[in-house]
Amino acid sequence: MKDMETIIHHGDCAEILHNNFDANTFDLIITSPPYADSRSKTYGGIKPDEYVKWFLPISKELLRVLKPDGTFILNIKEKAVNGERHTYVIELILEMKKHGWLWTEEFIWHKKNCFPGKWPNRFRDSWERLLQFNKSKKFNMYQEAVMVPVGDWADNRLKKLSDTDKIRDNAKNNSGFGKNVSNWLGRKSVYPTNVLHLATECNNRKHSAVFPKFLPEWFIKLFTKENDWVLDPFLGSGTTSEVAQMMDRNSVGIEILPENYKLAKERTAHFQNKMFEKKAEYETNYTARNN
Amino acid sequence: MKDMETIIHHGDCAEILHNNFDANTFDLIITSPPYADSRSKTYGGIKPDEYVKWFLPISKELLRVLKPDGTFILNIKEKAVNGERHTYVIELILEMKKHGWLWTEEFIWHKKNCFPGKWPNRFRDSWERLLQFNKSKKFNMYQEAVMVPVGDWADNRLKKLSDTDKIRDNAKNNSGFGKNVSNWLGRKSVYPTNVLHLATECNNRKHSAVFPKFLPEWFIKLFTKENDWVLDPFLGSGTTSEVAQMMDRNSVGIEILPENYKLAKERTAHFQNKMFEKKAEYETNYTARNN
DNA sequence: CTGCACTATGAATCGCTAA
DNA sequence: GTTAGCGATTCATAGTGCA
Repeated sequence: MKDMETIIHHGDCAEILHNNFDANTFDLIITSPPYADSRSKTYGGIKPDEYVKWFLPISKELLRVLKPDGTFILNIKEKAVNGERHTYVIELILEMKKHGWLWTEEFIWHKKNCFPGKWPNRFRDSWERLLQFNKSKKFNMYQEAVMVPVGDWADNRLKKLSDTDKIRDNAKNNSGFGKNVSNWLGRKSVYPTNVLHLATECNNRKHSAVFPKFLPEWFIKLFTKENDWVLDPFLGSGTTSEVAQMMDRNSVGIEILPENYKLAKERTAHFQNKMFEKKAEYETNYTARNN
Repeated sequence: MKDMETIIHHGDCAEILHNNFDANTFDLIITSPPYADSRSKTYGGIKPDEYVKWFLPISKELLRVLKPDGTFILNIKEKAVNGERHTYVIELILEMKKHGWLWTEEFIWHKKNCFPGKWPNRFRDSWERLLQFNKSKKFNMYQEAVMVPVGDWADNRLKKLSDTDKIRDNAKNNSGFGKNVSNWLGRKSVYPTNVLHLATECNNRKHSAVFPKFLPEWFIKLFTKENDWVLDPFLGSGTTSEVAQMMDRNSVGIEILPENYKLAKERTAHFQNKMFEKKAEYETNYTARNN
């Protein structure tokens, strides 16, 4: 067993980070903060107009505790208010840049089974933003860890295997370092794009996991290696911590709501007992392709 | 033959709109302006830092000529500059709001065949923004015109049909110019979402159609009815005008580059002669599904 | 007319070199 | 010091040509 930690804190994330964590601690911060006007019982219902003001002090702490070569992934989407898309998300990007963050990329999470509904003036919203922020232009990125099987057109290609293709395949294999995930399927694999196709998890009964396991899993693979440190300052029911634990990453999760805190503690306790069972579960479930 | 107009102007769009068109003329404005730093020979290569300043006067004219219940669809995407995503697009949204536009929605165009490439710090960019702006909260939207068949049912059904039927059905499903799509589909169709999946058209020979026909087609169906007026102030090679003509909408296209202007004129001339031929072409070609 | 093989080509981005 | 230009990289799609 590795000397790995899974720490869950209970309380306000800005406060806890300020009091308990040194600068340059985390390799990856990934979180899905409460959206404006939602989860009102949990966070006092931040109003859209006040969202930026509310989030900025937190983002400042996050900037401090992130390592210089680390990455911050922010899952967020603006609400429709009064028939318009509210601007708090894009305002937040501009403000965070003023505070020193680099806005490196915007991934799209395409929610294949988005919430049903019909409105006279808009269609169902089936995507969310995954904003990537960094502290410096040089950050760690392990692209080989998230390669995906190539499209169907490759099947035809593999049959003949021209000389050019052979050369190119060899070159690709040589360049890859560490574990070659692509060998799972024995197929050629390619790098993904910045659009993630992914169904939301229809969870059992109460705790609707709006944050499917695939998301932290994918970004943890992409931006960290084993024994790195992962932070989720709005842990919710503990998804990020559980996934980090499973992937042999150290992690810190912070959650303010007592019920969620309790749940997260339970999900990450007694890891040894559940490990084999859960790992098996993972390997069969996460075959979703990103194309 | 209906009394329908397809007008192509040659010149600067802000100028031409100012001098030639009344306020509240158009039901739909849809365009894909030159992106920052691209098409430098054509448009002088607007620098990212100057993009907002360049576009605002144009957006002011567009606001004027749009009908109160009309819609403006802006296809745009920010560049990566110095390892960061540039902020000119989100700044533009904020500025346009200050000038009176409502930012109603943001559609995602997922480009299935995006440009290849590999970089140490980012993946391939496979999406673009389709920003929806309006003048008022009450705008025309004909949602039934863009309904899509339900996945499994449609797939199974299509397999059993003869080839002739397939072609006919595909045409009905996907383009359906002047046909009652919902009739045939009955209750087996659903409303789309705000994510459009669509490949760019691999163009034959010369004129690059970065703006695939499906895009204007879809939004023209969604936001206009027959005999309405459509404007594309950056017409390019004439895609929007051709599609509008095909769909029995009046249209105005403005293009500054002489070669493109000429091309657009040719594509929309002698409509009667080409009509049947082109309609047939449409019905077999546009089988792309949006799901 | 169908099916398969083959090929050209994209609103790209980074990093280096030259001026 | 800054900027402008060019090569290398890479993959899904549609069109063409041929059996």
